Amino acid sequence: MAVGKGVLSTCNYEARKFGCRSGMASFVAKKLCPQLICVAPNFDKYTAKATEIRAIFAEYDPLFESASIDEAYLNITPYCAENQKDPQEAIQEMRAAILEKTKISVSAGIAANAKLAKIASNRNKPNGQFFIPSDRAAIMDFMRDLPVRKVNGVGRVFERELDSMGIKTCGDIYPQRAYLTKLFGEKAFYFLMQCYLGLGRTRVQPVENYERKSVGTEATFHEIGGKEEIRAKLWTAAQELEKDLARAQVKGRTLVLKVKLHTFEVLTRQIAPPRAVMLAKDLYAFALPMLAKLEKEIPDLKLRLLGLRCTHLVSTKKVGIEFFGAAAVNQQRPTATIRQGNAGAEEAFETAAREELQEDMNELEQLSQEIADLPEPKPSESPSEDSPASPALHWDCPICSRPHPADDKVFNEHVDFCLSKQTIKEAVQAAPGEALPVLPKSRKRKPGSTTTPDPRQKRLFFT
DNA sequence: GCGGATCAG
DNA sequence: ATGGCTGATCCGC
Repeated sequence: MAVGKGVLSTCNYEARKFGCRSGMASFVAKKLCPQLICVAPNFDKYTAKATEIRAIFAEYDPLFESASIDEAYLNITPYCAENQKDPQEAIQEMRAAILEKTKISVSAGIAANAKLAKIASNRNKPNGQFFIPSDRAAIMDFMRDLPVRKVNGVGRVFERELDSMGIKTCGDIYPQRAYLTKLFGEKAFYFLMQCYLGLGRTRVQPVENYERKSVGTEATFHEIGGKEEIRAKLWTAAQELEKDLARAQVKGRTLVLKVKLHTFEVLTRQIAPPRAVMLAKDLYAFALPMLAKLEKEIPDLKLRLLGLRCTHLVSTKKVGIEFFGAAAVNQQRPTATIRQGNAGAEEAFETAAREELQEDMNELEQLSQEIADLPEPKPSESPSEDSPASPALHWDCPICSRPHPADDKVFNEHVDFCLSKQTIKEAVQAAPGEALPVLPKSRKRKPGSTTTPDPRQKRLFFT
């Protein structure tokens, strides 16, 4: 399978130039800086600038991929070959061209795949670029010290979960590999292994024929409790959704009601109406029973958010002859020219890395089996490369029950972490209000393991 | 398929 | 109380 790959580049325009996305809520910024002037966003302007910039991208890779209004992936391998420029030169020149022609500064990352390019693009912003050589050792070096949070897909929660088992950087993943599937599932394991190895997708293509999977709307408001008041919000949402569905030219075969209670707990309920819906009155009519049921289940229902969403969409677009004609022409474009396989060192790296991943997975499968075969799943001994005679290498944290390196200092630090203010706050927050309507459930845990802690336990420790 | 939860932009 | 909204995806059941 020849995958045309090489150096990918991701570009982000500088948000500051757009006057928004400072990374801080404006009401917070205003508090910190009362004389701050907030400029209202103007998406038409941003779209116009994005169009100008994309025209320049196209000169470097006509098949570039727009990731969002201010981000794109380019495969610049062919450009570099044809123009005999090295990747860093090419991107330097492209950024200069964009700045000159559009007055927008952009940052870029240059690396062997999309995941790395994205990370690299954040490295020298604003108005900078960062290059990761397409060399196995260089990539492994880069990943080893990279905080997992820097990887797209690792958010606040996953970061904390990984941290609690001693994984802070991508390099920390490998020694803990034996636990990952059990704790986070197969997909997460595969994802984390790719993080450790610095692997990512190398395919870059236009996303023209993207099909939306859902259309929804939701609104936050001041806490309301009256039945009529809530129905009024439902009607508003239904009208809003009708408009959005019309714009998207779709109907929904399922309808999802979403509410946020005064406790901040979020609930969703869905039904499949007998036929696809799109009109506000139908949306309202089919959502109402779900709402009524919730009111029954939760006495004194008080809401701070209500939303409606349609999924399992069916198109209401009229399809004429000329539409099919145009679509067929469009479809030929990407497939015809995208593969310009360039075998060589980079591809060898890719192959080697994938082989290693496969080996690791084989090894892990064995280890998982061995762990599964134990009478009690207690990961207190490391099944990995450490000396077999040594005592327990991991202790289970009494708070979160997760394995942690058996080192006094490290372990104590972790327990402190588990007992941190935040944890206590969550616990006492849950305590004073009487029983929660619906108890939060665990996620990402394989069933059957009786020793896996219920997250509620965290609260029980304190109440 | 349903409902909860996380993540990104 | 370090946001709100939209859409996608994953997980356990």
